[in-house]
Amino acid sequence: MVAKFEQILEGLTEPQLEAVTHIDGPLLVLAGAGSGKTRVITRRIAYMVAQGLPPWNIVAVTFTNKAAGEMKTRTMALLADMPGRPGARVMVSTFHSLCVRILRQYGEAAGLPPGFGILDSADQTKLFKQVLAKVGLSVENFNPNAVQGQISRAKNNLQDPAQVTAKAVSFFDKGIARAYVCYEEMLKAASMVDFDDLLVKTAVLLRDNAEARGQLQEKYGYILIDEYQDTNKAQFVIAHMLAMNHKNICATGDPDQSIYGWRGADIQNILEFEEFFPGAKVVRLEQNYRSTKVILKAASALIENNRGRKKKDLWTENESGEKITVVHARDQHHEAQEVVQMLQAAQRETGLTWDKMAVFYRTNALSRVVEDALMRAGVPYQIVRGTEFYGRKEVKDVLAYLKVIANPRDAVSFERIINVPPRGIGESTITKLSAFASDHGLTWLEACTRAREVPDISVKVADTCRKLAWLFDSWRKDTLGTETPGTVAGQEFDDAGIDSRQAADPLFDPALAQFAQDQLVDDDSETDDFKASEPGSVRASTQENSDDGVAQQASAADGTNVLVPSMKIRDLMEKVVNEAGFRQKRKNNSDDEEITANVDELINVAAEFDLRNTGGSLQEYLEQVALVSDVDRLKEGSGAVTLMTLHAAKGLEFPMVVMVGLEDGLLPHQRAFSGPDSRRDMEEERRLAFVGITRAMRKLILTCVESRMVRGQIERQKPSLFLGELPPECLETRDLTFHAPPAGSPGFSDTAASFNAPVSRPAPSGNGRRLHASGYRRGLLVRHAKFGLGRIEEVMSAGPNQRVRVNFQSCGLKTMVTAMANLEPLDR
DNA sequence: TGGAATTGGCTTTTT
DNA sequence: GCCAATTCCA
Repeated sequence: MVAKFEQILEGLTEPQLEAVTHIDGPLLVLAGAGSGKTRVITRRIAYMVAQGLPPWNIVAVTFTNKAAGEMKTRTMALLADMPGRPGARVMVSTFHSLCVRILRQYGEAAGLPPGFGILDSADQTKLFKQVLAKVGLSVENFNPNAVQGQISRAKNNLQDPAQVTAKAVSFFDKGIARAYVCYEEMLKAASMVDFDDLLVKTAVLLRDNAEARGQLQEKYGYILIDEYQDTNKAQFVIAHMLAMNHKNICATGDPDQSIYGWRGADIQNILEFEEFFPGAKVVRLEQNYRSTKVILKAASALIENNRGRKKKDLWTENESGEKITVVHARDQHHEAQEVVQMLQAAQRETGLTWDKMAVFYRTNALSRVVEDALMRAGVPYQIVRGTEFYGRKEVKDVLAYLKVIANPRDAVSFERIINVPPRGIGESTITKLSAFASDHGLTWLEACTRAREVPDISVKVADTCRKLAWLFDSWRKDTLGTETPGTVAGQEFDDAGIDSRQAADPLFDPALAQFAQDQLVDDDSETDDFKASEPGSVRASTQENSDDGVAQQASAADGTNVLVPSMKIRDLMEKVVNEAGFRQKRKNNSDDEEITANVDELINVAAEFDLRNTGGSLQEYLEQVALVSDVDRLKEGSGAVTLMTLHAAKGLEFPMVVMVGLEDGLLPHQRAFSGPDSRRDMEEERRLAFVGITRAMRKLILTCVESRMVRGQIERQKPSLFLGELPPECLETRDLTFHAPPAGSPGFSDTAASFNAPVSRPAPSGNGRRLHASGYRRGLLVRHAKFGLGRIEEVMSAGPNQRVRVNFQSCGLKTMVTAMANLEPLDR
């Protein structure tokens, strides 16, 4: 065991050692950029376990799944020699997944329905539109984004609708308050929570429920929170409630890297840690192991312009290194071309591989031009962006089916797919069904089942609705693990189908259903704890009673809390895709192939989930999908240049970094000049630039342009004021603007760029097709985690959505999206 | 009812 | 300039 300690503590510097060995009582690690923070965290956890602390009492919280995964792997590696591999029992998760875990366990105490779903941001936007319409706020006066932001801020500050309503004075605030009330009602009716709720409901639970708090304090006896500078009020409350008794809390972070203030993160949480936890030990890690002296000097000089910051002296023993290159280009095309050439030069001359290089930008919109240039030059790249795969329409559609299966109240998802693929349920039908459903207090599915009772719906359309509802019922049975004797899924629909289904359903009371159908009596609300809380409901007063017995009945009838899968997610998905009609050929078959490929890939990813997660429930699958972030999908050693926003870059490092668009209005962003709190915003922009610069290990390139196309308009740009804050002796400037013709004249940018470009476009290869930038090519032998060995038959497209057709030994031809499939090339 | 064509809004950043 | 949503047309 002594040897174990030595190994864990080996090679640590004095301050690192202090942090690692401080176990009991509050600890704040102020870790400068590149100071070995992850190293400290993983060693500290390993040290705690090696000392004999029960690993299941230790929880480490990070912001992304990727960081969590990395931390877990590294911790486990450190504890690999210990018997029983205790590292596997340490909980390392994101704030959001930790909260989901707590809320699933304490759902009832937190006032959540069993089997609640998680609303993603696209669905949230959709719901907000409905809210504004319902509450009667005109989009002219109330910008949906602004309203959404206000409500999110209120939530994260733990203010409920009643508090916001009470405080609202102005017309605008009152509107917001009404929207908040309505939004919460709609969420509740749909059994959904949004991202904010995950944190907020957990915070409130811990604050108000002594029993739950006590149990959780005991369970999470040692907590560690990374990136503490980016925590908001709700996260702060969670941390404090968990730690208030045992005080075994370790917070790590760097105030200079706080970049989420706009999202409610409060930098005071880390700045005032010592006041909240008197006697806290504070360790400062100031030696940088990542960057050259030049890069570090520039970063420090920049950040010193921020007032109201704790002074910190970053230093390094690394070499001085090359100067930072600042490139002035004419326009965005020129800029992109120069970037590509510099990347190519680095690859050629210093042998740096593509995956050691990254391009950062302030807004996603800036990526396109760079992407284009890389693709034309045949340089492989991977782009970190959200709407890439899970944002695709067909992917969202299939997932919406699964969401309704898991949670039949999910109106947002159901409305999304009621006529997808097209089945002849038009807008008028939807309106009628919706009215019928709300009149009778039914879910969409129930309304569909009873579509024949809805006035003015033809028998034909009604039966289409009933068929859809029947399909869902059959899928839900698959999910629940109950067999449906006498009916085969997918068979021709008829009345007998519904009857036998109902008869076979052990949770279904035929007598009650018959009664309901005959009398059109609103019986369902009695078994429905949610409807009971609707305003104006006479049952509101009985809600307390319904919380235990009746509510459980209702949820059991829903099936929402008993999602024990009898079927693998992959198989369920396949079934849904087939039976819902996703496989049917559409008319314009140009998109058809792509859509099919995406659906196939979604199924592949589900198969991987099944593999990793044997017996994983549908709910768990949907949770995991809801909580993946962009960075999580980033791969190292992919052999590709990485493109991402500055925000996404936090926590990463690359030997060579290019930051594009260093212009006033972009970085710092326009908002920092014109917003209501511009000084605060400007400092956050500066921290963002600081984060970008400190990602670079050896070579940093900053670019700006003279004129740039912004929203279709050519704008004249000024170099970022941040450039002026960097020490001139660290910089080497390349001005490539020459005597450009006056900017602003129409057509200038395109012609100039293509005319002046030192032409590095590669000659089209052989058959005149583009090069396949990713390195995947026909005939390449690859390995897939699930399907094993295969050979690429065809490369179908290039770019981030690239698809390849692979012939696998195990199962034949499959089409997959390379960005998702994680194929391992086996040839050189 | 469904597909094509036109309009309009948009741009920070994201778990 | 791009994308989504709305409107228009068959």
